[in-house]
Amino acid sequence: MEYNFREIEDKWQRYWRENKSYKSEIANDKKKYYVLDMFPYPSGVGLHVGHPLGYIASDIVSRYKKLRGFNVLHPMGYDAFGLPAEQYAIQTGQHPKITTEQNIARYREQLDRIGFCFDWSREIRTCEPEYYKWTQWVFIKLFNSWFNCETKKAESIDELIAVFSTKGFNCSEPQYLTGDIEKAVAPFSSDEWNAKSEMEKSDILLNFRLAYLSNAMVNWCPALGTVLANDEVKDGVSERGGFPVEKKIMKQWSLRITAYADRLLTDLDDLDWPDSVKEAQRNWIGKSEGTSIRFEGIVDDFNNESEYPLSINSGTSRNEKEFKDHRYSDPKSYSQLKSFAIQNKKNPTEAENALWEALRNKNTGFKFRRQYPISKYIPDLVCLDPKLVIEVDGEIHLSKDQKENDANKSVELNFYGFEILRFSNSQVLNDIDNVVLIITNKLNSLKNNSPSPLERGLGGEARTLGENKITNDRINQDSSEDVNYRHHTNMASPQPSPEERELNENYSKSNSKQFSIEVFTTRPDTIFGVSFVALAPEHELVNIITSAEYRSAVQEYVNASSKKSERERQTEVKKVSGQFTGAYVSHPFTGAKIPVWIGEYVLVGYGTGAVMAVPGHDQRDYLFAKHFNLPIQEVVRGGDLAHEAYVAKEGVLVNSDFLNGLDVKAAVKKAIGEIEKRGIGKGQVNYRLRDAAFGRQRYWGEPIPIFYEDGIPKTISESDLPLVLPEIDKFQPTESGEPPLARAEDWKYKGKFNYETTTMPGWAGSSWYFLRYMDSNNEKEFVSKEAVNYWQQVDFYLGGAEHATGHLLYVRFWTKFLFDLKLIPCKEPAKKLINQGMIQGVSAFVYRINGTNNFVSDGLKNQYETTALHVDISIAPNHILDTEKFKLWREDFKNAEFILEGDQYKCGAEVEKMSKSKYNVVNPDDIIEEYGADTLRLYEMFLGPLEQSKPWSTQGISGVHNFLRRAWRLFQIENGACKLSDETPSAAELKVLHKTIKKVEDDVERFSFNTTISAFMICLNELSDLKCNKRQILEPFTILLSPYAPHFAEELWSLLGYKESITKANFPIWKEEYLVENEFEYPISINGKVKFKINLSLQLSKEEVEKNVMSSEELGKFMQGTPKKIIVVPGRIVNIVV
RNA sequence: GCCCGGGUGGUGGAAUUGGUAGACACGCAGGACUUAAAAUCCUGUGGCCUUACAGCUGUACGGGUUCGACUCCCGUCCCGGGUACCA
Repeated sequence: MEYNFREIEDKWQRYWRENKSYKSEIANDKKKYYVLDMFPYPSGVGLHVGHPLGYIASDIVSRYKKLRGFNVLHPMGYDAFGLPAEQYAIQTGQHPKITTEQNIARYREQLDRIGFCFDWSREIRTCEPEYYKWTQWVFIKLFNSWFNCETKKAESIDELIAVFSTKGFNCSEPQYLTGDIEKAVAPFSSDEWNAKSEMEKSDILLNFRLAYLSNAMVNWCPALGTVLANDEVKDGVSERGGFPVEKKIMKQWSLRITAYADRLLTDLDDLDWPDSVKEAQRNWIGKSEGTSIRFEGIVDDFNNESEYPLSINSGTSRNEKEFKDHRYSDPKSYSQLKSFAIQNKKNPTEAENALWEALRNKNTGFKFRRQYPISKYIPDLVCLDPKLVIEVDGEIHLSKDQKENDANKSVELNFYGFEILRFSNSQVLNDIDNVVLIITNKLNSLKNNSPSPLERGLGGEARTLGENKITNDRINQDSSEDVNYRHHTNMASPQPSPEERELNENYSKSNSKQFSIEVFTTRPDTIFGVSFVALAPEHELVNIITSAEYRSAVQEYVNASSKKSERERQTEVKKVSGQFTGAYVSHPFTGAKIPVWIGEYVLVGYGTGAVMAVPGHDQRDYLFAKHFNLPIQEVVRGGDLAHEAYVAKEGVLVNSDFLNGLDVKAAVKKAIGEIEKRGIGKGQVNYRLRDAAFGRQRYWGEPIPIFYEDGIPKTISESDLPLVLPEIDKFQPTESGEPPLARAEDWKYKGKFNYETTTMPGWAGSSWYFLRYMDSNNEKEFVSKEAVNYWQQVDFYLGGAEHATGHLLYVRFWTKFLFDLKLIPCKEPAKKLINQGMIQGVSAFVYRINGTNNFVSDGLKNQYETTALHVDISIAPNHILDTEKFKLWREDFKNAEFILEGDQYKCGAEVEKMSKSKYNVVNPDDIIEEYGADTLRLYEMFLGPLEQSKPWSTQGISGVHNFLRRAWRLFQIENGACKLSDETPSAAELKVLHKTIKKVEDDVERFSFNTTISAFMICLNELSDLKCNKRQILEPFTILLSPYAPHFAEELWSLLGYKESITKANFPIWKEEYLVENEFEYPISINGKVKFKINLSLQLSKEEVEKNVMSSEELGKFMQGTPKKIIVVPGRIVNIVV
């Protein structure tokens, strides 16, 4: 009977399904083993041959562990929230849920055909409320926790509140010792805390919560209409879709992963994960230990007060500069204008005042200024970004003269890029809501049409923040009218208000140049080599310290750098640019005058946004100094400063006062000591890791379980979970630019409070899913104590290397958090991790001669001007094009003509990622159709080491298919039974079997599946040579094979007479006694080169072996005389040195 | 640039601790069976030289350590992945 894979595979797949063969349950008397695959995002394309690679490997491990008596958990599910389904919904209107379900159905069908032993009763889908209820639940836990820096653990926020209300807060206490708290929250006493408003308390607590809302610099992707996490951005474009990404300040939900930076780093050491992943995470966390050092500004360089403040607006339009020039071009008229403005502001009309108040309170998301001079006009209200002037007119505007005047004004304001909206007094007073709506809509449409303005934050000032209602609410509170403008109002104002007086003080403070710059350095030892201090262009001090002389140059530089997109900045890396500010600081030890520069190479987001530049020992500082001709001082001996900086952390200090003669290590220590002693800085640790943006302006994700009461974010009650994604009619953002969820109008908590309208990012659901599988149908808990205590953590986790710094960092973070809350017993999600390699596709190309419909074969293409086009690999088997099929393939190729090579059209070939658009996708279904699932499984494993990437090719698939057919024949099947001998096997047969058992066991334990398949083939070859037909040999062989070719093995097992599934069998045990060799054919080498071989007993001692070799006949052929030395390695080799 | 992998026949790859390089498979060549083909089976297959025996050479390249190196060390080149002015 022939091997009929179709029949066999159908039969057993049905059997496994009907008997629930792979259902797993807690069994306290059995050891557990948890095998997890990274679950797939069900895309519309379906599975290609690359997907199953990892699943096959993990399936083999699962089945093997089952045979070894382990209670195996091997679940599967779907990461079902995501952008593609939503993009499809936007284009077609089809609900993402439907798309997702269809895709899942197809995935399931394909997965089932490969014969996996997944326990489908535990299936999860991250997009289902039963699942995301618990994702939301974890979010609430994060919101209600803070990170205690002393215990290094997450703790309840209620405990913190209790401390605040009894002891107050002081940032120098050890539990708060983290970089940012100090700057964000001022110390307060318990009385002060208790006196604070609810809003103030909420604001303060947000600085502690692990899930928090803050103004953050985010990666904004306009094309996707959403923010992205750092790991979702590659080279300045979105990872999905490749759309440009820009930096933007936004009110944004974030998770405080940085609190866990140190634990995420140190716990890596104990993980059995690939070095590359661990290394990538180390770099991503980017810990650097160093020192902060304060440089005091030099006051004696005081220049006259600069006439105009530096505008903090970074312009983007071509009118901007003209606007500025014009605005200030005539000081005389300017001061006149100014005094008008001040008077107007002091005496606003009733309507002006009403509109001003309404705009401030209505969360428009835009910032307005009152009585702001532009050119020679003072409009009532101005929004600078986007540019809009709002005029509230009294009746006087109805006169003819005034109409003309208004027209002129419009022309001029338009020139400066402003649009104008006019309202009458009565309109404003009677229908204020409508007026505000008109203004908001106008601003939104202006904003969406204009090239996206770059909104770099400067000195913490927040402007024109996004579409989020809450955001604006909160921003309007801390953003006031134009600060710079008010400096001037003060000059003309006879009696400044208290508010104005305060601003005035700030202003004069900045002009007296009492400032200090704090830098962060990992090389405090090189402090005597400092030749300048460099600030990031966005550094808050830039505005304050720049001297009048350099003001315009600095302004220009700051503007130029703020205009650059993230991408431009990245591509310009290594180009030296910078600008002197005119300011100086003094060296903390020598008192030397050190110039302060600004340079793009200094990043505002890292450290303090300022560096002490030591050109002798930092390559970037070196290039900067060379370019601007600044001094380069050697302070560590060892390099050649004529050519490059000496950056190595070894050598002896020179030119360094009290550090002279020390080596770098000692000098670092001493310098830190001295710095701390003088109170000018302290040891500090910085991380590159940023907090993770957690809100997406998207529909197809978990709703964030937050509502707003009086603008204060609060979590919904746990008993109200899940917060179900509301149905909406369209999936686009709203007309005013809010996230799609804002379309759900009746969607309110307790019928009155607005919900948060952003949703969670794609990685939320995958950050804890390994726990849910342990108890996926539990309605009461995210996972029961019993389940999690039994299954603990993943023993073997398999997935793509692309998740190294995204998913794998987030899942570790959530695991540690849940561990801190004592909800789970393990602090890491997975003990062992392996990355499977990618299977690439081999694309085929045809070459169209430009401007014609003629196609030239690969070898002749250089004779023409051609364009390469992807062609579907199914119509070009072995890269020979089927020209008739090609003509039918696409309408425009109907009349194609071909220039052949010989009588064939040869296609070009290239290895690329497997993708639908490249027409190089190989579908596993086709392989299964032709060869069967077992052949596919064996072949994918036989292709090479699991971790290695390789192009798909079916060359060689016949090898493994043949193996199965030959193995089948060995079992001598006739009339539905194996005709095997019950005789006792020979020693040779036993040796073959036990050698194979040992090899298969060793290999699977080290995840080397390709060599296991070879071992099977060798075993089969040897058994065939021995003409073995012994049941005692072939039964264990079947068990060995069953994890790899399960259908095949099940069928043979039943033909051997067993009624139970082979999965219930025991893995055979190899016995040393069958493997012992008596003789070994020693290779005899002379000077390391093997010359001949001698058969000798393995029982012989070294000396006896040597004697045997030396007396052998053959030796004479290769050497004469006495050898210098003889090395005998028993059981290995003999080497003779002559 | 830096960090982590990797480079072995015509091809995929093997060599687990420094001990016979090229297992296993594909492909190719020759043969058996067959009227023929398919299927199956057998033999050969790194390169050079040779009728053969043998010999020489050979794991990206150059050097080193060692009785012995694909394996360890130093330098160079190339490929893949990560990261990107992180002070």
